[in-house]
Amino acid sequence: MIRLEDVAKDSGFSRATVSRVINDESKVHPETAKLIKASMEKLGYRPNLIARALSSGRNNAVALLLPDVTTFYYTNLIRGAGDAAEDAHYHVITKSISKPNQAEELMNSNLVDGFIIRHSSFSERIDRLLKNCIKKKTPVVFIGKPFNEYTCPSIVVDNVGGARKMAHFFARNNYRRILFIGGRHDNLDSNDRKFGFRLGLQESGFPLQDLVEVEGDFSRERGYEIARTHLSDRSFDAVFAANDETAMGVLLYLNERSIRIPEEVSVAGFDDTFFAEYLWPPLTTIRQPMYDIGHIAMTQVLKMIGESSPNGNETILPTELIVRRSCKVQ
Amino acid sequence: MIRLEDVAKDSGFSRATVSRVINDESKVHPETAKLIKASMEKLGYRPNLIARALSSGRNNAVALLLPDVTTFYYTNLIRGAGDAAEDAHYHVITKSISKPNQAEELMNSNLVDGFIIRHSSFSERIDRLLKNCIKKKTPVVFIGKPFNEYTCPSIVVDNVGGARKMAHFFARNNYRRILFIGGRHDNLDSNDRKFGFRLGLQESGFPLQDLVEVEGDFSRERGYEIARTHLSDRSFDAVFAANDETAMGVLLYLNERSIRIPEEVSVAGFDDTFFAEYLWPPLTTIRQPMYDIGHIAMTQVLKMIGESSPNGNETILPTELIVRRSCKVQ
DNA sequence: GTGAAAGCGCTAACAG
DNA sequence: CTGTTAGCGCTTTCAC
Repeated sequence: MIRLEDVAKDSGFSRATVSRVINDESKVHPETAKLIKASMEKLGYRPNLIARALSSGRNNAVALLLPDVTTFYYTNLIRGAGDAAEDAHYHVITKSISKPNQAEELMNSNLVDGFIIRHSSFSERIDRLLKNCIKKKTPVVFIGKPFNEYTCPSIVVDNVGGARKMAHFFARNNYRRILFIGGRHDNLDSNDRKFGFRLGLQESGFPLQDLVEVEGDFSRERGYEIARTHLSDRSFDAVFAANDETAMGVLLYLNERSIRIPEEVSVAGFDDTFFAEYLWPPLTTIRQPMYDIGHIAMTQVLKMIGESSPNGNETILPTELIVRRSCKVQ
Repeated sequence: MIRLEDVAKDSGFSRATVSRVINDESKVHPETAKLIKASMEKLGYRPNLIARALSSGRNNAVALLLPDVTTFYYTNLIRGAGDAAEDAHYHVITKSISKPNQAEELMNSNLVDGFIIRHSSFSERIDRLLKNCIKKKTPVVFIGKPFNEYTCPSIVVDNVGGARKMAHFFARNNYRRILFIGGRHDNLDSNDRKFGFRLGLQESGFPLQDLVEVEGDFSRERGYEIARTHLSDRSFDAVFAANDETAMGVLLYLNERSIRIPEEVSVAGFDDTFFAEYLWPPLTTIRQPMYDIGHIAMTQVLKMIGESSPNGNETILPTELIVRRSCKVQ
């Protein structure tokens, strides 16, 4: 391993000067810098990031805490965050919050300069993590609806607006018997989507008492199950699932039973995940900008790390209605 | 921040002893350990992992380098690796190899103790990374077919065997006009699958000259495109796509054209990704144990990190035929 | 503009 | 079993 000291010896300058060349060239004579750079090049010097971190207190790493890393749902978010980090030469350590020790260990071990925390429902653990961050003045950005009590920047998508658009679309096409399949009752996204959907229906003059709402869990399996119990007798002519996965399960059931989509039942989802377009029939859904969410969140923490300013604002990202063949259009 | 030294002062023992309690309690008097632990608890001490890494030379982190982190294809692999790492209190830094600087920077900056590298085709960059690892004697495990020249442990799935099973299944059901859609010509997995498929057909007495093979790129879009150019005139009664995504595109095209699956065309894929079961019709495919791949690879590097033994063997994991309704069964 | 020297918080010989 | 003493490789005052 080539150390800073080796470069110093080789170039004839001190470690301090070499360090300066690496970190802030402006404070060093151009000629000196040139010589030192040549030396680094010659020896193939690479800074030891661990040593730098210990010495400087900056780790050039941020943690991205997700409910579950291992789901396709967050892939674009992760990509967005990664791209933003790369530009700043930061590393991203992605962890599932579901693994309790891991996330807290990370927080206590001085491995990262900041956190991005995604949550979809209130949880003690996340609450604790967050309090911890704030206590230590560690920069943290929320992805999702912020918990009331604290102030930290948050990035949210316009769930209400998206579902509202879907409601207007449903109403415009005269769907009469509508089934809404939500996520778990404590899922904040799902609840916002439900709220927006009801709002939109109401605005369109749809009699809300005719809307049937059931609780799901955002899974394909549950979507299938609910379709089985609610759609076999053709008592609905449209279903809005609060996420695409659930809709995927619904489509499977309907296809299995040869219930024609969208002639007999229109189906819509939320997310516009990568497979939505390739389902049969292609799924009408609400697109949310996952890549941007990740990118903006990362940009935000990096800014906070740089400036150490509190900056407690909320960024709301737009959603978009994507109409495909799973919905009957008049 | 509470440091080791604070615990030492508080408990009245030396830093060394406190360190021992943390790392290898066996060498310390039980009573002493108890006192020190109480002190740590009281002060809320958390080891600074950066300092530990610099001092010990071990980082308790391994890098997982994937062609593209941000695809659902690797989610289970990532999960498997993560679970294995967690048990050993290791962190995983997951990076896309496609980002050139990132991966090499990681390798040169002493941030990780070992590497897991997944590749699906030969590339200069991976070759360079690998040579680098070997030169530095950094533990590294391959996921995929090893490049000939080097020896490092590798984990591969039985692509040949899986595709062979599919061929037998095709032959058993008397498919006569078969289309094979591969990945890119240099994709090692795809080529093994093609090889196994041909092998299996041959074994079953299928006249290989009747097999039509086209090159795809593992994408849904390309699958759709190839279906459009090859399946519109019903000149095939079965297609085997070398991955599920391609099959997904094929299904979409056939459904759009109302070509009946499997009555007119049987379709099969490879991977058994999470959506395979939920496509229409549910997709016949070959399951590969992605979770296990990640878990075994991580276990393997951790072992190498512990023992610093070379250990140049190859692990081959089995694949399994999953028959679903996209294929006509006699 | 450059160098000397003091750490960052921890581990790891080496003594005792 | 426990303490002393050097560092790990880098950054960062503080002088010059």
